[in-house]
Amino acid sequence: MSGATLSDVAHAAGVSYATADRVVNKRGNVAQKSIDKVHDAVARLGYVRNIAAANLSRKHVYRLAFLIPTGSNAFFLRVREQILQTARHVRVDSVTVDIVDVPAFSVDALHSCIGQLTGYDFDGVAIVGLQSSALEQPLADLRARGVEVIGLVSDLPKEFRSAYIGIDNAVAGRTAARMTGLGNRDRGGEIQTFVGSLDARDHAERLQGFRDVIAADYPQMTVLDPILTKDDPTVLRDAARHALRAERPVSAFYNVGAGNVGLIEAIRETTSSRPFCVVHELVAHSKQALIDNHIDLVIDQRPDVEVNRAFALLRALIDERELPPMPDLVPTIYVRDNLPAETFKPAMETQTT
Amino acid sequence: MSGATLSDVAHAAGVSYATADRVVNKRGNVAQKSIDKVHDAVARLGYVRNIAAANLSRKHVYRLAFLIPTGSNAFFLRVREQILQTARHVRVDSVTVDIVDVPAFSVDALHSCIGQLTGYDFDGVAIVGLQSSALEQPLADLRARGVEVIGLVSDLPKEFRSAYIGIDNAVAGRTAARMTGLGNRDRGGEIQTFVGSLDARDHAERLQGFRDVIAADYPQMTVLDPILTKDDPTVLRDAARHALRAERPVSAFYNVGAGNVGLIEAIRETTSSRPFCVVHELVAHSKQALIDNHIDLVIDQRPDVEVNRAFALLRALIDERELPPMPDLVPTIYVRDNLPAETFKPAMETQTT
DNA sequence: AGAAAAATGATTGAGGTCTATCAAAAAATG
DNA sequence: CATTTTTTGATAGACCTCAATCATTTTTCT
Repeated sequence: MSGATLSDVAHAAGVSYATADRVVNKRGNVAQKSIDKVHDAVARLGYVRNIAAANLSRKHVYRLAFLIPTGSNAFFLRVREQILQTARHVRVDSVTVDIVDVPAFSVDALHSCIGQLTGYDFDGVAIVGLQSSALEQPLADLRARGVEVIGLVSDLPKEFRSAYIGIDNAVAGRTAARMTGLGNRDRGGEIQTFVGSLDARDHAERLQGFRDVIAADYPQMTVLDPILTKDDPTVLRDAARHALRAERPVSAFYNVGAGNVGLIEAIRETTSSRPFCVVHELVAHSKQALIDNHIDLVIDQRPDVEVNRAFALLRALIDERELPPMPDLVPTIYVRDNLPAETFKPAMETQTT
Repeated sequence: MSGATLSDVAHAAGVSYATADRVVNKRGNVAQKSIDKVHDAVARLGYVRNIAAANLSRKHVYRLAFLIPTGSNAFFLRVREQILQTARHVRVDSVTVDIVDVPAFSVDALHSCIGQLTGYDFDGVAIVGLQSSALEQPLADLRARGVEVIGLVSDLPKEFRSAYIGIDNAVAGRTAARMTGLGNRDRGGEIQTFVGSLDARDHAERLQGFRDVIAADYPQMTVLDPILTKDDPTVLRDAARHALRAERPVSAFYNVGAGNVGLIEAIRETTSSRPFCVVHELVAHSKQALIDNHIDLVIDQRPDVEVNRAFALLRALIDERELPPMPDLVPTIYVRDNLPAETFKPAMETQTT
C-alpha cells in the first residue's frame, strides 16, 4: 500500500533515519553497503516519498515558465489564454507561472530568452521551440541547473528536452488531405494550397503529408504548388481572390498556415459556389466561417489540451514521478456541428512574475 | 499571495486559532459575531486552506468508485482500462478506486448498485447513468451522506448529480451527418442507419441529430428507417449483407450504436464498391477497419479524456475547490490518417477493493 | 599506532493543518 | 444572584518530510 514511511524504510534496512534520508535524497557521504540496504528496503516496502509532505516541509513552490511567441497570432493568443486560466487554477497547489514573450520565429531571440532563464530558478519551462542546433547550448545549460524542459506545439532539438507536446504535423496534413479527398471523391480538380513559409518545419511537414495522401489515394486530384503567404491575411486574400476569379476555378483550398482572415474574406465575397475549403486552427474567425458555411473543415491541435498536458507533465518531471498516461495527441477535425461552445473564455486576471 | 495561514486569519480576526478553526471547519458552537469576523478576515487575506497539509494531517485518502456496465462491449472495456491506468497513476496522491460492475441497461440493477454504495464511505462516485426517476431516491441518499456524484458517458437525472461528463449525442449524430453529406455532396442516394435500441436515449439523440442535418443541408439524400440491431454483431452483419446485395445499393451506412464487428464483416465480403460508412467509437476493430479502408470515419467520444476529467472533477468537488477549466467535450472524428498510435495500452495490474 | 577522513546515529525544529482536550471566560437562564 | 450553557482560548500530538547539527563510530591512510 501507500503506507510505508521513510522511518519504516530505515528500520527495515537496519540503518538510522538519517542514513536512509541521506540515501533517498542523495546527500552523499554514505557507504555503498548502506546505500544498497536502503534501496533494497525501499523496493521491498514499496516506499514512495510523500510529495505533499515533502513540499509542505520545505515550502516548495513550483516555478514554471512558458516561452510563447509574441504577436497577434490568434492561435497563440488562445494558448496564452489557456495558460493563464490553468495557472489561476493550480495556484492553490503552489504553482506559479510566468509567460515569457519571445519574438516569433527568431532563433536568435529564442536563444537569448533561454539564456536569460538561467538567471531565475525555474523548476520547469515549456518552450514553443525551433529546430536549430544553436539552441542546444543554452538548453544544456538550463538543464544542467536542474530545470525541466519540454517542447510545446513546435519541438526543440530532441536531445535537449525531456518531452514534446504537440501534434505530428505530417499527420495533420494527411488528415486534411483525406477530408479533401472524401469531399471530392469522384470529381477530381485542382487544389490550391497556401503556406506561410516553407522554411517553417510544421508548414513543410503538413504540405508533404497532404501531398502524399492525395497522390496515393486521390490521383484524380492535382495539388497545385503552394502560394507563399507569410501568414499575412492580405496576401492570402489577394491570392484567393485571384484563384476564385480564374476562368477554371480550383475545386479546393487548403491553407497550411495562418492568416485565415484574408482567405475567409475572399470567400465571403464570392457569389458563385466556392471551393471545398480546409484550414488549420479553430479561432474566433475560423469558427465563424464554419458556422457561416464559408469553409468546410478546420483541423485543430487543441491548444487547451496541450497546455493542460504541459502542466501535468512538467509537474511529474519535477517531482521525478511516473509520467501520467498520455494518449496520443491527434489533430482534431471540426465541422460546423461539433464546435465547442466557447473557443475563448473571457480573459482572467494576469499572472504574477 | 498564497501565504495566509489559518493562524494569520485568526490573528487578523482577533480570535484564537481554535475559534478560527471552528468557523472554517464548521464545527459549531461559535458566536455569530465571531463567525463574521473570521469570514471577514478570510476574505481580506485571501485565505485558502492548504489541502495538501489538511490531507496529510488526517491521513485522508480519496475513495472513488466508478459504476460501469458489464459485458464485452469494447467501448466500456476501453473505459475500464483507462480508469485502471489513471487509478494506478494517482495512487501516490492517496486515491483509491473501485470499479463496480453493473449489469448493462438495467434500471433495477443500477438502482440496487447505487443503494449498496451507501454502505461504504466513498468520497465520490462516477456513474454511467440512465435517465430514470427511479434512481432519484438512492442518489439523494448517497449525496446526503456527502458523497459527490457525477454522470459519466450517459447522464443521470440532472438534479441528482453534480456534473455530467460526456458528449452531446445529438452533436455526435449531426457530425456524422455532416461528414456523410460532405462525402456524398452532389450524389444523393439513400442512407441506411442502424440503431441498438430507440429506447436508448443516446441512440435516439444521435439519430435525430443525424436526420436533422441531412434534411436541412443535404436534401438530395434520404435517411432510411433504422434497422434495430440490439448492438448485436450478428444482426448487424445480416442486415448489412442484405442491404449490400440489394439491386439498388444504398450509398451510405451509419451505425448509431455498437456491434460494428458484424458490419465490418459484411463490408469485408463485398467485392464491389461499398457505401460511405460512418460508425461510432474507436476500438481495435473499428480502427483496423479504417486502416483497411472498409469504413470511412469513426466518431469517437474519447473515453480517455472523459475518464481523466472524471478524476479531476471528482477531486475538485470533494475538496470543495474551484472546478478546473474544462473545455467542451466534442465528438472526435477519426479517419485513417489521424489515428492514435495505440488505442489500448496493455492491461495493468488490477485495483484494490 | 596514530591521525585524518568518512560514515553513521540521534535528535530537533519547521511546515500547515486537523483533532482533541482542558480550562477559562462570557452569555443566557431561572 | 446563582447556575447552567455557550463560547472562547491555549495547547499539544499527529501526519511525513526536509534540513541541519552534533556526537560517535568505523574506515582509511601514513
